Amino acid sequence: MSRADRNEPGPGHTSKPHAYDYPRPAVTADCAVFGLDGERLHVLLIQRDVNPFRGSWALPGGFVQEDETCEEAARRELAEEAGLRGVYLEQLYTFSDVDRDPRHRVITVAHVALVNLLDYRVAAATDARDVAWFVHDELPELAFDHETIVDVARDRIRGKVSYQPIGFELLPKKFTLTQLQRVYEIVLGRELDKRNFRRKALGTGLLVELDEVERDVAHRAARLYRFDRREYDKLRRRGFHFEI
Amino acid sequence: MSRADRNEPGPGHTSKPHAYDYPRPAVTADCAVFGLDGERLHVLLIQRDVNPFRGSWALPGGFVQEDETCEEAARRELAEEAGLRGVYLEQLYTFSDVDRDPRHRVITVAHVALVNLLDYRVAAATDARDVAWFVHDELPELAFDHETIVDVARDRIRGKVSYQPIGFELLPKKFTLTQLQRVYEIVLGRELDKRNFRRKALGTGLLVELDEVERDVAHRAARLYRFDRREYDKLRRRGFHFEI
DNA sequence: TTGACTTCGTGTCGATTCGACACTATCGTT
DNA sequence: AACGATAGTGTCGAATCGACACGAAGTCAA
Repeated sequence: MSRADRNEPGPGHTSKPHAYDYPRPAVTADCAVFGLDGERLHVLLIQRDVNPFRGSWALPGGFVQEDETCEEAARRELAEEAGLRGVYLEQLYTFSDVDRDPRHRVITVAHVALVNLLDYRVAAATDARDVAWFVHDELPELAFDHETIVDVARDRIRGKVSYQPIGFELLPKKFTLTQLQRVYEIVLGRELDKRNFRRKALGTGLLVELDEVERDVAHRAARLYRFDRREYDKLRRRGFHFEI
Repeated sequence: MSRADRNEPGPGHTSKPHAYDYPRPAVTADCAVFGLDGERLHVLLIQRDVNPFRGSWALPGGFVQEDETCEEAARRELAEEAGLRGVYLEQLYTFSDVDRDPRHRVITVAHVALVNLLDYRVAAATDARDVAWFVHDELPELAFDHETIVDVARDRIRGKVSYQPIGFELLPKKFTLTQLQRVYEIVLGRELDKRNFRRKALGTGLLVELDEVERDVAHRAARLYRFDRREYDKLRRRGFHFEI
């Protein structure tokens, strides 16, 4: 099959009567949103109220409109469906198996988002009753190929957390070193040594020690820190290699 | 603006009266193909023979058909347009800026491919006269946002080469350690120490020493090695961390 | 055949980073 | 005042790191 057979609108593509000689699949933007409550990773799911897979749980997402990029679509859907705004979000992978939607061709540009559940649990729950956080390793059956998407997203986060400071996205702005260590332990799936972790974390120079300690704990209160995003951006521009 | 207000494929789409309530953009699969001739990184470009950007150089690629995934489309286009088959190829990123195509909405799923130029230089040159390898840092003006795609692809390769064995894809099956070192130097953009590099490369256990030396060189011939893909796959499944 | 030329192939050492490991300090509670 | 819980802190041996130079092997030309 030659190029001319299947491609290109061609030079004659001028007048209104549109003779599309190329396929135009539907394109959606889906989000695997991970949230941490301090102990377990959760995934945000939405119960579908339309076919196909009506009643099934699925990742939030929807069609990419003509006037928005895929990322904008992903953010819009997160806001509309779950009330999430301003979260960390990156493109993950584009899934295009021919039969991933049983009815017609739908290509999805999947994204990963990270939020700290303590901030967002309420907002998401009140916005719509068919939205819920599920513990990451106890998900129900998901619509479409969304289980695959969650798996790929989980792998991405796990692989990235050690060399890019995305762990902070799962925490409140102010956090203790122990909380930060828990994030790494949960994402990496193994325990870390407390002293070694602190040595490395503080060694990055990206943590700002605050004049503040945690409140309302029934034991010695831990010092609070924040992530120095400005410093990180500066270092990154100079080809800096983050590592925990 | 509600979702229903913003949809519709556009005017005049008459055949098969379908009431699409979502946009259907065109989706293409493009490839940034990097080739190494032993000294410099090259990028495969194709001169466009249709509008828009007729006459400009662009990345090989084309529309994703109804019966193929994006990766299949990318491989098909590489075969059709450049005669490249069986190369290393991975999905890179999906570019969806609203105006990236001046005429209508086109979303492209960009891929990166790696080949060894000594094998492929001839095939690509004979297949079509509007195909050419350009030295990576001396590219002409490119159509669409393809310059951005090349930049992102280059960053991906550079970031990935140190912790995944993709450098081998730029070499012939049998190669010398000096050739391998050159690959890393070229991709990373800095010189490496010969003895340290050999220590690390052999230390991975992924290089098989062959009973063979290079031919037709005007000096002492170097030993040939091959990459042990089987061993790598085995180790990777056990959560192995490659590093050079 | 000899000498010049080019690239191959090899080891050490000091500095740094690594993981493993345990106890005292602090604060709230009862 | 005693208890319970977590915070916070340093060392040491092992492994890994980067820096560094020269004899061996082979080709080529005179």
